[in-house]
Amino acid sequence: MNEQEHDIPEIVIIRLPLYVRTLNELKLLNQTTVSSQHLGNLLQTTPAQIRKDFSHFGKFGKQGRGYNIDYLLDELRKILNLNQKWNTCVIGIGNLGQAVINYQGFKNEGYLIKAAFDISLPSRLDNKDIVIKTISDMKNTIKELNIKIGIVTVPAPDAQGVIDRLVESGIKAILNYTPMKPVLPKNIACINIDPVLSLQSMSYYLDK
Amino acid sequence: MNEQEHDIPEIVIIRLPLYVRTLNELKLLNQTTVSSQHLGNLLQTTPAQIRKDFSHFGKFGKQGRGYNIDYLLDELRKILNLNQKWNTCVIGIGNLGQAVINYQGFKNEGYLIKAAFDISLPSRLDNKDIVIKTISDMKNTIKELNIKIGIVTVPAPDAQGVIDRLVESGIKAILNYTPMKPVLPKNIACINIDPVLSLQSMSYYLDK
DNA sequence: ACGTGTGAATTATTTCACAGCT
DNA sequence: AGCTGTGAAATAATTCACACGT
Repeated sequence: MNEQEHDIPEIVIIRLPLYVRTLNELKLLNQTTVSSQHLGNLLQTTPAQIRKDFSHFGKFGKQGRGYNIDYLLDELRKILNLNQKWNTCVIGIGNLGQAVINYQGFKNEGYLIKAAFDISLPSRLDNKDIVIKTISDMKNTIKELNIKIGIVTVPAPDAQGVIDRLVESGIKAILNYTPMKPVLPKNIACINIDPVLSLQSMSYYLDK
Repeated sequence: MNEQEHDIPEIVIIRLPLYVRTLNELKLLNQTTVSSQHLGNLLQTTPAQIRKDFSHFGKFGKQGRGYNIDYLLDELRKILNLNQKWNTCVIGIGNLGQAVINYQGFKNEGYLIKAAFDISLPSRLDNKDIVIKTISDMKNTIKELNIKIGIVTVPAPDAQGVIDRLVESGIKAILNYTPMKPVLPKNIACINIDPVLSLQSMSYYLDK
C-alpha cells in the first residue's frame, strides 16, 4: 500500500503529532537523521510501529541510514496540515475559557484564537488580538474570520446547544472541554478533554 | 470468565467511568432500570460492547429485564474505587494550575485538592482548604496528607523532575497537563492531557 | 552492517448470534 | 417477548522477521 489510497486508522493519525513533536526536539539538538529504533526509544514505543505508521503515507526513510529529520518533519506536517495557521474560537469565557485564551501553547503551534463568545460580554478581558462577542453573533463572526476550529469551555448543560451552532456556523473540528460527548455529524472531528474521567479510570489501579 | 481472574484490558477500564456518568444521569431522571441497548444509544456505542465490558467483572443484569441502575452503579463504583474520597495535589500554580484548583468538577467527584506546590510561594492565592508549599516540601506534605494523585501543571521542561519527585513521594497516579510523556515505573498510572496534540491530529481531517 | 518497508503471524478488540432466564 | 452473558467469528492493531537497498 503506497500513498493514502484508503482510510488511515484514526489511531495512526493520533500518533503522528507525537512524532512531529519529538522530531522537532531532535532538530533543536542539531540532529539531522534518526532511525525508527532511536525514535522509538524516545517515544517509548516500538520501531516496528513507527515504520508501519509511516508506511500508510509513503516511504520517507533510506535503508541503512534511517530518516532525514527535516524531510520527515516536512512530510508529516504536510500530512497533518500543520504548514498553515488555523483560526479558532473559544466559546465560554469563565475560568477555564480564560485559561485557554491565556495559554500560549496554541499560538506557538499555529492555532490562533481569533474570537471568544459568551452569553453576555464580560466587563474586563483585555486582549487586542481577540474579538469578544455574544453567542448570538457566533455564526457571522465565525464565517467572517474564517474560523474552522471551536474550543468549547461552557458548562456541560449548554454544550450541545453551543456545538450545534458551531456546526451550523461551518466549524469543522471541536476541542470539547465539557464533560459530555456531543452528538455530531460524522464529518466533524471532535476530541473530548475530560480530566475527571481520566482520574476515575486511573482510580481503578489505585489500592491494587 | 467470571470475576476479575486476570488483567482487564485498559480500554475497558477507560470506558467504565462513561457508564458511571450516564447511569448517574439516568438516576437523576428517576429511571430505575436500563438495558444495554438503551445505554448504548445514550453513549453512542453498541449494546454488545457494553455487555462484554461488564462481563469482565461479573453478571450485573437480569435476562429479560436489563440492569438495575442503583445496583450497577454501585458495582461499577466499587470496581473503580470511586466509593471513597481521594486526596490530590497540584504542582505548578500558574494560570493552568489555578484554573485546575478553582475547577469544582474534581471535588464533586470526590477528588480533593489538598495541597499545591510551586518553586516559590505566590503572594495571593486565598484558599482555606488547600495547603500551599514549595516544591522542596513536597515529599513530607504528600505523605502527611495521604495524597495519592498528583496533577502536574508545571512548564514542560520541569515536568520530568517534578514527576520523579512525586513518584519518590509515594504518589500512585498522575494527571499530566504537560506536553511531554514522562518516563515512569509501570506501577504508576498516568494520563496525559495535551490539547495541542488533539488539535494537531484533528487538523488531519480539515480541508479534506 | 545498518535499517527501511512490508507481507505474514500474532495478539487484541469488536461484533455476531444465540442459548437460556425472566 | 425481551434482554443478558458468552463462546465463536470477524475485524483491527501490533509485532515479527526478512528481502533488499545504501
